[in-house]
Amino acid sequence: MTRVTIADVAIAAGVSKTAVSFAFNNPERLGLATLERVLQVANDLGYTPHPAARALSLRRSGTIGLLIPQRLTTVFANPFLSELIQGMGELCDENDLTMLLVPPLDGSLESAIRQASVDGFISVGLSLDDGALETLDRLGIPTVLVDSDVSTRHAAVNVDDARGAEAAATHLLELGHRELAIILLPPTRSQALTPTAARRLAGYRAALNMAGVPEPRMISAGATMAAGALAYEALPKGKRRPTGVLVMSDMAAIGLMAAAASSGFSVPKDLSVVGYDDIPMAAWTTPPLTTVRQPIVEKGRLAARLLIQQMQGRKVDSPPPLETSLVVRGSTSSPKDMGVRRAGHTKSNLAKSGEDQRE
Amino acid sequence: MTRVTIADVAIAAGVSKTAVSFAFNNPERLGLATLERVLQVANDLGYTPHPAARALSLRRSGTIGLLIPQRLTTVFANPFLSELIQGMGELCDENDLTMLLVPPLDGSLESAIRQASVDGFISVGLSLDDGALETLDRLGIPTVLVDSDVSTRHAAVNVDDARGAEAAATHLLELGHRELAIILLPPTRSQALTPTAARRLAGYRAALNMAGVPEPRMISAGATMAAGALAYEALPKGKRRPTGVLVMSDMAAIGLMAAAASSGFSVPKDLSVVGYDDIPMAAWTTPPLTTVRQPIVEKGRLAARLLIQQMQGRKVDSPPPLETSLVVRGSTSSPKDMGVRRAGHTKSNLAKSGEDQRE
DNA sequence: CATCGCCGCTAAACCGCTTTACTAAAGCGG
DNA sequence: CCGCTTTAGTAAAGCGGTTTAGCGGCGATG
Repeated sequence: MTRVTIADVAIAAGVSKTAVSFAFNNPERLGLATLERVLQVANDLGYTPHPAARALSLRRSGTIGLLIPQRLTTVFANPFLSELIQGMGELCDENDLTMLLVPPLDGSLESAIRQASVDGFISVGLSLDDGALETLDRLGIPTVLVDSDVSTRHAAVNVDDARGAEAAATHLLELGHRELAIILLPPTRSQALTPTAARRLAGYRAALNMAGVPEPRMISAGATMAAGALAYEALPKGKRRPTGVLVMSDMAAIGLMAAAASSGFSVPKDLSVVGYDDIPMAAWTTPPLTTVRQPIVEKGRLAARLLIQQMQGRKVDSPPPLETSLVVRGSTSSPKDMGVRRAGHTKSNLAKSGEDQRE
Repeated sequence: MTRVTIADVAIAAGVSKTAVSFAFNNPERLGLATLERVLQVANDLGYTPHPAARALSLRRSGTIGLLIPQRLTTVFANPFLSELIQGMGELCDENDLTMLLVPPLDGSLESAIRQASVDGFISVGLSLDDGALETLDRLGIPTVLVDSDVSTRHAAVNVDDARGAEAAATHLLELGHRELAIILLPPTRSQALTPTAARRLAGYRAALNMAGVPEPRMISAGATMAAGALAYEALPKGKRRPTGVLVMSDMAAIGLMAAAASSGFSVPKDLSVVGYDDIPMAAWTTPPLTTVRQPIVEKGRLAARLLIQQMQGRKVDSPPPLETSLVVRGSTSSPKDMGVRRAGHTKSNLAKSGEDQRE
């Protein structure tokens, strides 16, 4: 049993291949009688054009690729990607595009890129000096960068990571915390600090420097609850125990809270925790997680919109970074040996909190 | 600027197209000197084979399709799909496959199927009389069904939905609840009750019939927190207010709990809630959600494994359904006007609780 | 009545790669 | 030096569509 091709239909209907092709793509070029006969025959035979053949001939595949820096198993443990896909999905639905997930092919993103039959790529978390980016250029394939650094060569969608991080750190400082720790996003094969992580770190540091607080302890943790729990174990104990932790992902923050709780420490009484992302789950933990909100769905939507414009030949440039905002919930309070002390500089980024709550 | 093709490389290296092709796919058929020269030239030119052309010629694309019954926006709001993809991802990683998300193309799954250049499909939640299934057959493309009914024509991966549901209902009954409500999974365009929903409902009913409890009120709700909150509003108030709710998805259950809480009702004191799926978030709500666990990641893994075997030409048949188990957490207790009354039939499905905790 | 334009359809080229013959040259034993 | 097997490489035929250029016939036009 072999696939029904356009030639089969042509023979069965007593016309040329061209006529069959026209029947589907250019019906007005055929007489009514022929048109109907061809469609009828095609349907009877169960003909369906071969997608690869079509893509080859048309030089477009109707698919956009989502370039993922890690393995599927890892990356889907974090709701971040789900939300991004939701945003992209709106545009895909509207434009009849499907979406190809492109994780590294045995370790190499570049070889994965080559395999992928897509009309454009949205890459997440790629650093600008990554070889994959050069490969993309060389192929001349439209590309939009999400969570990279700004680039002159490509449209890039970003949020204001640094301001968000600064707001988070300022929040802890205003509550009176001085003994802090930072949980970093994990390094990748090619980079110790992803672009996003670097910007967030810069934001934390800006606030800490301003307050004259020394560089805190830093620990890397993947964006999973398990990794967060592990990070908790790695925190200094005893005298230099931090009273507040700045975590670069909600998932790790939640795992860290869990580990703290099961060690008998209470959040926020013994330990304040601030996350990053504001994934849906963050509002539902005990206590609810104070975190920096970034509009992930909007990010996906915007990236897809830009990519589609680019695929249509329009030249687009990077939009300004989307806003982030601190969402204060229950996982932060003043350190217990300190009383309330909600001091000084009231007019801070804190004011932005809760502004960006649409979505 | 046009794409570099195999012919360009051939000319530049002073050899035939065949030689270039051999250099990549059949290096041992070339002399060492030629081989090296060709590869060098190819690399200099930035040559990369055109994926569609390759797929056409090879009759395989290195991609498997995930057939999704709803729009991307909707379906990724539920962590279910993320977990399924995690499982599938393991196998994709091992076998160098990428994954294409195939949602309905302006409403029609069938036309989406035709567009998709894939070597096989994993479909989720398709009912056996769906036209899409016939399309798949006709194309003769390997297919594995997830969350459908059992079929003789296709391999199908399922969990024991009914037993899980029965355990959930039995749990509420044993706690003393008699006034119940059921929150159904939402209908799709083509079916009022998805196969999964039908099996779960059968499970609930089995338990209720056994206990002689009359058919409870039923309400449909999508697998989102918003839909769950809406469902709460639709519950009967006053005298016939249910004391326990059986919800077919965790997301809806969580939304329902939230709505109850903000109406001033306390879970589980005023209302017991049992979910379904045991998504990661379920353990972290307040109170933690009692729910039926199904091994979603394992489901994805198994489906992908079967599909890959099928793509390799092996004939496979459906494995037995995977086990479900009740996970009792904090969202269920005896109805308050009733005392403890943990009555009668102790030896129930309840015993299975917590058994399937790997993953 | 010759001409023009249009309608309806087809032949053939093309998209870019793989693979099956097939050939020319080289190696080799006798 | 001859016939035979290897070796190294090539020409051409697919894979299954789309599309350009063109062709015969026919009604309208001048």
